[in-house]
Amino acid sequence: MTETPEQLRQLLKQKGLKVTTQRIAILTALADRPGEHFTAEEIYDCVKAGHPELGLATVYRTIQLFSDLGLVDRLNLDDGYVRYEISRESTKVHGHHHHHLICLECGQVSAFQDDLLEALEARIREQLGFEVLDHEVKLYGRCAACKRKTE
Amino acid sequence: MTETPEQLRQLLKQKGLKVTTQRIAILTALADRPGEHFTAEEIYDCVKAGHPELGLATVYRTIQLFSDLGLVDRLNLDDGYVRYEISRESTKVHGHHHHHLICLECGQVSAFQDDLLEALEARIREQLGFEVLDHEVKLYGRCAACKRKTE
DNA sequence: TTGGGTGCAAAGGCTTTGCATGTGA
DNA sequence: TCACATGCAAAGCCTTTGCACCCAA
Repeated sequence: MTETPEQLRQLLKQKGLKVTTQRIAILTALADRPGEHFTAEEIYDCVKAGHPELGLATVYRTIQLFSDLGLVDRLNLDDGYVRYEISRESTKVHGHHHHHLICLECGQVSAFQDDLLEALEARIREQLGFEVLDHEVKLYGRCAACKRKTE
Repeated sequence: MTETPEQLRQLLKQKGLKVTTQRIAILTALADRPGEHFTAEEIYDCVKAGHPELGLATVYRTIQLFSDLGLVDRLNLDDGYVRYEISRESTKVHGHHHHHLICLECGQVSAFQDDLLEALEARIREQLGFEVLDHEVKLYGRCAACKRKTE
């Protein structure tokens, strides 16, 4: 989706919420770097450069709001921080998240798009009667760059 | 795997660690209910019933130890608690975790075994050169029981 | 005996909340 | 104007750590 400030304005107004500089700034910061995953602190530092009055609590509240609106996706790597990334077009269209590839050596996080999970979900529905609505897939391993270094 | 106290004794001795009543009690509590996912607090309450002197810090330290030894698996449902379950035989044999099905209505967590992800992992290796070593799959939706209630 | 293990309490660290002030609409 | 949003600081909450005591080996 890669939201633009204008789309955010529409969405907020439509919900009776206010368009503030902080909200625009935070969304813009995330939208400028799609595919990257930021902690609240990183967003804070990043946005604070241009808006020194920003408070960390506002970042948390705004991210929460964006998450509820479906503008950002959360990612938990179990390192004590929750990370956020701008939601992607594909997410909105298919209602499916992409998969995250996490390199155990360099920590790099990348994404991979694949519909293979739909077959798995169909199987689960048939065998267990469990209706899958959403999924989160994290694959841990070694990225191509790290493999190259070792070899 | 469903560890027995005897197997734990062997494993600890072999690592030069001590066999304590607390460690045995915690492992037994988890092994008694395979497939269930407990928070540290739940383990604490559960074991404390039979061992009133138990401290919560010991639960955290023991769980950490068991996790390092591969005796328990962690599960993070992003609700603020990390959960633990006794490691399963299948995990040890194939080196692959099972998938977790999480019902958004009743919160029930169940497991599903499937090798479909291997095809996905093969594809990722071919296309991206990323070597997958481990994965975590969480599927959110509605369980059969909750679906039945609604219909 | 003795070094790892435990219990208790305090400290950590990320996130949320309360409250007075600020600001879009 | 006025309800929502923000900033700051304090509080929450799960988890970890420090330290003296304890106990398995």
